[in-house]
Amino acid sequence: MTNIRDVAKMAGVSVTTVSRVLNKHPYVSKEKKAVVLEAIKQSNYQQNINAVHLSMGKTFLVGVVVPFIDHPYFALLMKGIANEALENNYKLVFFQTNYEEAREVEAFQMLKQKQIDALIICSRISCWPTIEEYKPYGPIILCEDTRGRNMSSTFVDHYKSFIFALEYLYHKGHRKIGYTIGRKTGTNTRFREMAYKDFLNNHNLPYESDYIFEHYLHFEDGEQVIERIKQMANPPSALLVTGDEVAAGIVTSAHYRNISIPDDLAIIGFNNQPIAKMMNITTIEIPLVEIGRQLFLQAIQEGKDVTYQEIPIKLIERKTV
Amino acid sequence: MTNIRDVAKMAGVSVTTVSRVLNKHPYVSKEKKAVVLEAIKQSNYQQNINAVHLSMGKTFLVGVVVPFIDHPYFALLMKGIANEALENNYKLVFFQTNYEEAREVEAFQMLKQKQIDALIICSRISCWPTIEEYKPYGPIILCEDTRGRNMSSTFVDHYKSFIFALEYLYHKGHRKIGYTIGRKTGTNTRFREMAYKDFLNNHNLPYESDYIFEHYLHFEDGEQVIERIKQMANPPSALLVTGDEVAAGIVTSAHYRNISIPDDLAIIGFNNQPIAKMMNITTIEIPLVEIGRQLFLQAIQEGKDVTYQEIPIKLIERKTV
DNA sequence: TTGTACGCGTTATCAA
DNA sequence: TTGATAACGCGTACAA
Repeated sequence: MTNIRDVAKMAGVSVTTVSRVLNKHPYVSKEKKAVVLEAIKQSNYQQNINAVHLSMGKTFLVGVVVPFIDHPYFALLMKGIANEALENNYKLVFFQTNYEEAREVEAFQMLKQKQIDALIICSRISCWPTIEEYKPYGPIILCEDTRGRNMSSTFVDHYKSFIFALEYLYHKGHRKIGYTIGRKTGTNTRFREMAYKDFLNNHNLPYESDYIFEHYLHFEDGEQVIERIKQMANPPSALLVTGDEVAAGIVTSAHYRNISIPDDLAIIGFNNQPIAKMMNITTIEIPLVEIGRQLFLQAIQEGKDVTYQEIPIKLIERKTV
Repeated sequence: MTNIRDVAKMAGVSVTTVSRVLNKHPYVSKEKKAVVLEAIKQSNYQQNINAVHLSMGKTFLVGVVVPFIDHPYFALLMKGIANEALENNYKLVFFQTNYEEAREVEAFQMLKQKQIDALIICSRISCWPTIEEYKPYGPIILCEDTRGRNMSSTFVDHYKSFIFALEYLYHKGHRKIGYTIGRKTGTNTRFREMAYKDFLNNHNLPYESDYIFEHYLHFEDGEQVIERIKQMANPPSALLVTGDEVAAGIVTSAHYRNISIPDDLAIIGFNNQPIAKMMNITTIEIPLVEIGRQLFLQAIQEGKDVTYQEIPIKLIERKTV
């Protein structure tokens, strides 16, 4: 492998001059530049980027943590992050954690070791003390409401959105409202849970634990939701479904099981994915690709100031309410 | 940032000894080891991994090229790759190319610059000369049939699978068979096209260009397939659908448009994703996660020998044929 | 406008 | 069993 010194020798100049040409610095004469360029071509020279990184203390690599990638929610976030990374000449290191803390810690370690310049966490399992421990080593950006904490984020106010959707159903006459959710824990889940309870309290509605459907993530999970509802003596009349895939699965299954939507069961999905449009599902639009973009921009933002970016949501009215 | 020299000074030993402790080399006395470990703890020392990379000429980073990630096919491959990377203490650099050649070249460049040890290409746009140009710089693994070429791969024999599925439909009495496909070009597409034409020839069946549906990738695309079929004077009686998502979309749309499946239209999906199970779709199982695993293993395989790994497929009979 | 010399943090070699 | 020192390849003060 030919290195910068070889090129310098070939061109009859110093390594500095070669480096300047490489990095497009000013103050290098046309003639020398030409010789250097020629030498580079002749030798098929290629910078060893690791040496650059060592020298600069920067890698132009940003880590992205997701629990799993085979779900539209994370795939869309990832897409947005990747698009913006490309624009800014950064590359991404992909961490699939499956919500195992040890895997998340590996990402933190890479930040500490300076192999990545920043870390974006799309969904986490680690607790705050852990995250704060690694904060000094580089920007850590979260995709959840971190207001009040010393940590940057791009997020949707899930409390507000949930209240909004619930009130919408209430005004449509629904009094027996439930919701489905992907995981039991997590900040977003907690905010939604709070919103749900506050909503019930405000309207003097009873809390039915049966109306909360946990661990539903994919299209095919919709079937089980319908199964459970079929067996209930006093089923909900409306469901907030946190994810259009699941909503689509519910609509499909309901159809086969002769549950009429929206008459027997009203559905509001989340995200406004293409599948929601095709199946005419009323949904709360969450611009995941755009959120991904913002997350990335925060990750490479200069300066140490913490920023919170709330992304507004929008109700898309279609045929399932 | 404290470095290895600081630690050495603190422990009263040489950097060599510290390095030995760090890398668990033999020939270091218990006492010195203890002192070093203590100094490491005291100083909160952390290796600078870039220096390690420079010194070793290796990064334990593998690149993964996908056109986009928001599709189950690539998400599942990625999942398998990521799982295996974790097992082997490698990290992944994620390249989303959107089938733009310039983006693919960036991945090749990183290989050349030694920022990644190997490159896995799940689907490509670049042509063979380009790939071969970068071959000397590190392992490049493809997810397509590369037999006859000097390039390693894990792949499904799509020619064979297509013939198999077509014959299956033929024996069920179908004579008007079409297929849907995600993209117009690409090795896998070409093999399928060849299989389709050979099948028609072998059975003296006419070639209807209408029966080939290009650019259908997602659930919501199923609607358009059904629309087109509705408008055909002489519609196909069976469809090979390269992707269960699209198959599910077709089944759903057909239901709403009063096309009976399998009576009016038989469907064979591909991949055997969970959605196919839920919707009772007959499908060709392709173990994408397992393919991902194998791709990764080939990427880090020692030695320069080229290997071809064919992954067998299996028909899962359900209710859409 | 150009070049020398040093620093980045680690591993590997070889002598002790 | 230990340590001094030479790579690794590049960027950049600083001097000229």
